[in-house]
Amino acid sequence: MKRTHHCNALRPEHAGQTVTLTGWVHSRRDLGGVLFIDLRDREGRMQTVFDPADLSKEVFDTATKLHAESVIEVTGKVRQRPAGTNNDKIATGQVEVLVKELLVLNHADPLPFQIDDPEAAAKVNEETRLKYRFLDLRRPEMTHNLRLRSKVAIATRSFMDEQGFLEVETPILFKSTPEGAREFLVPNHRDPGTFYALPQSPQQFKQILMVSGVERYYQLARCFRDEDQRADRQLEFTQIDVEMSFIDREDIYALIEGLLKRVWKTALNIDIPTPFKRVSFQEALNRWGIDKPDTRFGMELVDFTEDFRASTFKVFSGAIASGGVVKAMNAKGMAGATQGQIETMTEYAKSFGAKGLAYIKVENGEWKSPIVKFFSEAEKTALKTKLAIEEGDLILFAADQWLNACEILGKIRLYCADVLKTQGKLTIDPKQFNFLWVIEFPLLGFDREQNRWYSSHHPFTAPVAEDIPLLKTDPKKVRGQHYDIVVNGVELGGGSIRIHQPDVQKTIFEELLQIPPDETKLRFGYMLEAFRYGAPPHGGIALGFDRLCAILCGTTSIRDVIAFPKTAKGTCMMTDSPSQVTARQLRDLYIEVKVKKPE
RNA sequence: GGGGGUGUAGCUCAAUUGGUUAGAGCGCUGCCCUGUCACGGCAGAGGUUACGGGUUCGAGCCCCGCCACUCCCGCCA
Repeated sequence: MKRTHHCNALRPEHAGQTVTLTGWVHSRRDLGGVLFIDLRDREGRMQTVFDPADLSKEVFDTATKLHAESVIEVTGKVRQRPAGTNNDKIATGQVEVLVKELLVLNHADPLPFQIDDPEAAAKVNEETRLKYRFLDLRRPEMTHNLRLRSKVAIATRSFMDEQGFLEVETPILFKSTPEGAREFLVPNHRDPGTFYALPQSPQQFKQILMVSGVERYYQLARCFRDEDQRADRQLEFTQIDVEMSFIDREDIYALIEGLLKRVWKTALNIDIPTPFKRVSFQEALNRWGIDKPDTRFGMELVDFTEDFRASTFKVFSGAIASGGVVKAMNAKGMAGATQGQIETMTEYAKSFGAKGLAYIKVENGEWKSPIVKFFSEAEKTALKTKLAIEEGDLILFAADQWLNACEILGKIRLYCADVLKTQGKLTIDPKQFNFLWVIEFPLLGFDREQNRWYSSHHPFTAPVAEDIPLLKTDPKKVRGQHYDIVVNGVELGGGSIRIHQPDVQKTIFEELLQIPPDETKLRFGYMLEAFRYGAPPHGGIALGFDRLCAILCGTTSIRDVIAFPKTAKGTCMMTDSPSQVTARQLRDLYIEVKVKKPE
C-alpha cells in the first residue's frame, strides 16, 4: 500500500477521507488512554491519533512502544480536530488522522541526539551532527538547505540555458599544474610514477572549449584544493563555472547580474536591484580597507596623509616621509572599548607589521589618547571635521605603506562591527544584500623573496588594453581585466577576460613571471598549442556555489549547505575517511609509504 | 606550520578558593494518566570528567604533554 498523501497535505476539506501516510515518528505523546504520534516525512508533519476504543490491542500496544524516528505506515480517516485542540505551529494543525492500521516498516534505536526540538538540535555539537549526518539531515532546517540548494542549481541551469549556454562536463582526472593551490594526486598504475591531479578548477578546459567554438560554456563544476579549510572553504566544493567568447567585461557583468537576480527571486522571492555598483580595487581599499567590502554599514576609512605630512608627531609624518599614508577610521559608539578589545585590535595591527595602534577615545567631552598631545590645532580640526567626531566615538589610526595601512583598518573595521553587533549598537537587516563588482585589480604583484612578479589572479588574465605598454616599463601599474563579485563582504566569485594574443601571453610568462620557455611548454603547452589555431577573444567567471547557497540560507558555514562535508582537518566523521589502504592496493599502484603506521 | 576557544551521563549544560558520594533538564527503562502537540506525574538506570603524565593530604578545577572538534593567521594562481 503506497501512501496517498504527504504529511503536509491534509486540510479540513479532506475530512472523512481514508488516507495512508508513511514517514518517521517525529514525536509520541502517550496519554495513557489516547496516544498521539506526529508523523513526519520530507514535506511536513501530521498528527495521528491512536484511540484504543477503535483499535485492536495489538496495534495500540505496538504504537505505544514506538521509538522516535521509527519508520511507519498508518492508514486511517482524516477528521477535524475537536474544538480548541488545533495546533497553529504546523500547517496540518486543524486536522488529524484517526489510525485504523499501523505497519512498522522499521524500528529505530534510541537516538544519539534528539531531532524533534529544533532549538535543542541546532545546539548539538557539530562533531556529533557530522558523525550522524543522516539524522542531522532529517531536521527540517537541513532539509530546507538541501532543497534550496537544489532549487538554486535548477534556477542556474535554466537561466544559463535560456542565455544560450551549453553545460559541458570536464575531466575530474586532470593534469598536475603546480601553480596555485596544492593538488590532490591520483596515482596511475598504467605508468608507475605518473599521476593525475584533481582540478582546482576547470580553468584550462573552459578556455580550450572557447577555442573549440562552444562560445558559451557553463558547468556546476566540482573543484578540489588540498589546502587548509575554513568555514567558507572545503577541500572539495562546487563552482558555477562560466566562459564566453566574443565578449568584454560588460557582458559578464550583465550575465551574472541576471543570474543572481533570478537566483534571489527563486530562492528568497527578493528582487535585487541591478546593475550592481562597481568599485575599483583602489577605491575598495581606500574606503573599506579590503578588496571584498561589506558596505552594509559605514565606518569608512578617511585619508589624513596631507593633514599630517608636516606633523610634529613623527610616527605619522615619518611614515608619510617614507612613502606611506595616514588613514583613520571612526568606530562610532566604541569609546567604551575595553582594554581587551583595544589589545585585540592592536594585535591585528601588529600582525600586519605595525608597531602599535594609535587611537582616541572620545568620552565626557574629552579626547582620551596617548598621542593627542602631539597634535596641532589644525590637525585636530581636520580630524574632527573629516571624521565627524562626536561624543562616544573611538578613532583608530594606521600610518604605514598604503596597502598595509588600508588593510589594518579594514580588519579593525570588521572587528568593530562585530563588537557593535554583539552590543546591539549595530543591526543589519538579514534581507539586505549589497552586491558590488570590484574591478581594476593590479594584474601583478611582486614577490620580494623570489624577486619576481606573480599573477594576482592567474597568468591568463588579460591586462586592461591601454595598460599593455606598461607591461615592459612599469608592471606594477598594469591593471588586469579581472573582476570579483562581492556581496555583504563575501567574495562570491571572480573571473577575467583572458589573454588571447600569443605575444602578450609570452611576455607575461617569460619576462614577468620568469617561467623558462621549456617549462611553459611542459605545463601549458597544450593550451598554447590550442591558441595557435584560432582562439577567439574570451573571458569568464566562476561563482562559489556553496557560498552562494550559504548566503541564501543565512549561514556563515558552507558545511550547512553541503550534504556530507569534511571537518576542518579534512576528515569525514561519518565514513572515517581518509583511511589507510591495504598493502596490496599500494603495491598495485607502485607506491611505497614512508610514514610509520600507528600501533 | 602558528594562535585562540571548546571537550563532564546518549544530547545540552552545572559543579563557589583545589575539599563529602560529580548534579540538572531532555532522552532511556518501569509504572500511572482519554485531547496532547517539546504532554504531564512518580520511580529508576546511566560517569575512565577526551586521553597520558605531574603537583598536592586531596584534582573535573592547577602544571606539562597529547588527541578531537571549532574559529582565525599563514595558505587558498
